[in-house]
Amino acid sequence: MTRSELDDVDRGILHVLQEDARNNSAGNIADEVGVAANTVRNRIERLEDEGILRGYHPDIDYEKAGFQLHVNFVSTVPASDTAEMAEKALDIHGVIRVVQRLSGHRNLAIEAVGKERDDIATIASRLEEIGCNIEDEWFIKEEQMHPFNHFGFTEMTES
Amino acid sequence: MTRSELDDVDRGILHVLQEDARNNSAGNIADEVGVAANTVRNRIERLEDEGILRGYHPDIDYEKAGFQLHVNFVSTVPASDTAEMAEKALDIHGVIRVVQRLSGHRNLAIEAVGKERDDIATIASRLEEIGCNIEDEWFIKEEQMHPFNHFGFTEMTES
DNA sequence: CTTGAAAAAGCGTTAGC
DNA sequence: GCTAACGCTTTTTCAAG
Repeated sequence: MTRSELDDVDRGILHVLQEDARNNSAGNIADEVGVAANTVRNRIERLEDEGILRGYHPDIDYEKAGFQLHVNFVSTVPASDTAEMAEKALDIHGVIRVVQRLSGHRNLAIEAVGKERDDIATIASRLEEIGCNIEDEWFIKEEQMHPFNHFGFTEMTES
Repeated sequence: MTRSELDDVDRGILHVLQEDARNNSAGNIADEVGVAANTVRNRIERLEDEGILRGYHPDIDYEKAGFQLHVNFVSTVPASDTAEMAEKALDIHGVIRVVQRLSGHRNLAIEAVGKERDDIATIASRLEEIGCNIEDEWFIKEEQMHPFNHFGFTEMTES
């Protein structure tokens, strides 16, 4: 299911999708990349099958959406259980992202949002309940994703 | 441009979009939420204008896409410059996300991907060049976003 | 916010290169 | 594997209530 390398068409498709994954149809992407629309559809299907394209999500400004508190917990969990703990953490209401780290310690970062301090406290309690040993916690001011991407037609070693 | 509260329709729309922002048309969402398709389009337009919906991005498995190295840098920058530094960091090839923290120290987290160790070293150099004082660095094993969201019809205090 | 129509664009399947 | 053309479906747009 994995592939050796993406070609220019694949990278071009990913590039356009990263700019706007919702409003760029196969036809649009085809024009940008220089292939037929059907080719784009086939490639996207393949990229999805291969697991390279896992899904499409909106970028939400949680603060403007009413969740003024945006916090990140760093915890330590048994190294063999990071995947399982990540799943459990994601089930907690308010948790929006989990990052598993390649370290024995402080190996699970959990990002969550809430409307009041109580929400954050509740989330922290639930994390402890499922076995997350919270070691650090900080508030997030703002989070920015890359508007462009690294799948353009230039190589990694350039600019 | 900001609003007091989202209503059930807004939350329902955000909920459906979080599951799949690309393959859910206004019609689909309308069926799920129980309003007309045009209403969904109008609401989405409003949410975009208000800045709550900032964009739509694919969830890419960077490892499978050929970027085996996934790393997070934590750096300290002058508190007044976090926004500016965040922008500069995002311009660096390989950087995929920047998180500004609400703290005076270790206030900028930069996530990046690369194919080889040299890529990571290059990114680190560039970060230092623009004024990021790198204090910590770790490798990411896996990153999971929330497949569902917190805009369902239940309240934050429930479940 | 909804309805209802026309217009447009998307999609999937073919066949052919 | 890519392209092009077909017909079909869906979506969008724009009116009006």
